[in-house]
Amino acid sequence: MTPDELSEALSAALASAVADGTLALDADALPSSVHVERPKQREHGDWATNVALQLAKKAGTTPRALAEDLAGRLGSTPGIKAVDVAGPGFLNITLEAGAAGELARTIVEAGAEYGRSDALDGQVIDLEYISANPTGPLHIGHTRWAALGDSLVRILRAAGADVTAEYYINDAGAQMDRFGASVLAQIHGTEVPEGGYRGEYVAELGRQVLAANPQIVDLPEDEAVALARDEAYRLQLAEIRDVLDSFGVHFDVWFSERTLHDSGAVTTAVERLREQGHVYDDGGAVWLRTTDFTDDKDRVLIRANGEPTYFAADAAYYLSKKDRGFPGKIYLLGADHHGYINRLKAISAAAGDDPAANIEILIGQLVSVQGAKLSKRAGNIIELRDLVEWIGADAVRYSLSRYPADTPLELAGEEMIKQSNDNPVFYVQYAHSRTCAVDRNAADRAVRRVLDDGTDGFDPALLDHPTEAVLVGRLTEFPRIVAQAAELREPHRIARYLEGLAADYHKWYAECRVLPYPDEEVQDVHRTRLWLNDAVRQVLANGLDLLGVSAPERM
RNA sequence: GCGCCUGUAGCUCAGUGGAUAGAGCGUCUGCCUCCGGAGCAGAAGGUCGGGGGUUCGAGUCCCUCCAGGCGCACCA
Repeated sequence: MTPDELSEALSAALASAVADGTLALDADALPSSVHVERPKQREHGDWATNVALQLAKKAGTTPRALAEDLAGRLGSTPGIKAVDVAGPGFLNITLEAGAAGELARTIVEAGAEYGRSDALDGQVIDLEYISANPTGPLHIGHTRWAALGDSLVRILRAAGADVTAEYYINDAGAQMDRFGASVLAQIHGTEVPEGGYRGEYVAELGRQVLAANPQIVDLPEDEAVALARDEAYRLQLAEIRDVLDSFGVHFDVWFSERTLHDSGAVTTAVERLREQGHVYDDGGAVWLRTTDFTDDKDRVLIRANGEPTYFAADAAYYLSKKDRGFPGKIYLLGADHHGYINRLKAISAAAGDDPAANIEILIGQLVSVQGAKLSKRAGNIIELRDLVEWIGADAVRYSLSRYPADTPLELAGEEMIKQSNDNPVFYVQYAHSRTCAVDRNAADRAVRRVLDDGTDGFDPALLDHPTEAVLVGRLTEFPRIVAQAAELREPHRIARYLEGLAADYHKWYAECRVLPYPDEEVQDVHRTRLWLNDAVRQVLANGLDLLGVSAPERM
């Protein structure tokens, strides 16, 4: 029996109580679905609901009286072993072991599909994340968005959404020229210009640019800067793509800001917004009246000197996403960008969209290392590449995915490396590799889920140990957890769930042997437990995949 | 000054109005004669930042104060 089926049974009980006049409520005053949840305390049964507490007052009765009545109506439902009324009026429901354990077979047969849902079916979404400037390597700050963004893509897809992962390359503007000048300065061995980029990577880029373009030293200054800029940009972008690849993060679209300028899309965007009636001229500049919406001041699109602002490119980029057919646009941004929320929503509204439905801005808090702020220009960066090399992609991804994005994260500098062995990712991965070890040993002992005669030897009623009720209950929750993580855009819920599942599995493993002892015959209890073992293996693998973390067969 | 985020165990953090507030790490005590000890069982450790309020019920919602982070450009 699944929680959905249980919920329906409760709805039916409520409806019958209304029908025979026991419950003095209109049928349409009943909740559309009854919420059931896993109680924290094991002795409170497999599932619990507070529906009696919520309805009693409206019906002019007491929660306990209503709960008692519902308990009576539910008692004879097939698959339900016991219904108890507890505390102020909770209904605690215990399922028959067989009814609950059937899930193990369902999961094994569903395989990688278990956990997927249609919760977000039909939604077409563009999810933009990282979008770091191509003027330096990705550092630990970007790494958080890389891990969260990619996991979110996977989770949204598992919930049925059609998602395109997109990286916006800020390859236009004065910063690129400063970048080129900085690289050129390294080539010439001169001082890094004011506001330029520093760090060993700039020197390395200089060496590579010089090696491939020895003629650069003879070019006029402006041509040399342009060449250094374009060559270093190409190298740096390739480096970013390469390191993301090694991190298991892949984008469907790499979108160049420069193409917006070169194609005239920025100019067109300003015109389109003007047609919508939200653009005006003042002081020689062109403004978007973002205060028509939720912004606290208007924003400049075209400066008095004729140059478009970064904001104008943002508007053009938004229109591009709209034109390319994405009703849903999710931006995953760092907290240092939260000042843009209102103006981005204003762009959406000014373009004729509904900001509440067409744009969603997720703000993630920044990562700090022992209080030190990380600055590219200061050169004190911890690079993603180094992190992966030190503690491994799995451990980095997992430890950044197990916290909500809006939690400010403080990582302990040197501790991080030695911390790797204590990372909860190994606890979860170990549980998975343990299920695989059981499978290997089962094969050696000729314990199989399906017998030679075609019967499967699966008897869920044999899963009657307390740790099995807990474990099966946890497996039941997985699809809801995935759907919830998708709807709330919170990948960390997957990680926390997996930690709980791994704990339940380890406890079960310590209490219930899957394989027979050497002098023992293979019986259905062993085969049935193997089904459960493999169901856990499948859910661990499915969950880890949603986080972009590997599920090793051996460690 | 204004806005957004955060404040929960020694540390890093879970907990989208429910019952006795949890996990990992750290500390202490047990458990490998049989499926992997990267594990299990147990102990210690909390005025959920302070104060009001709403509710049958508040770590969770509202108000207020305190503390920390981030942001308030014709920069990108």
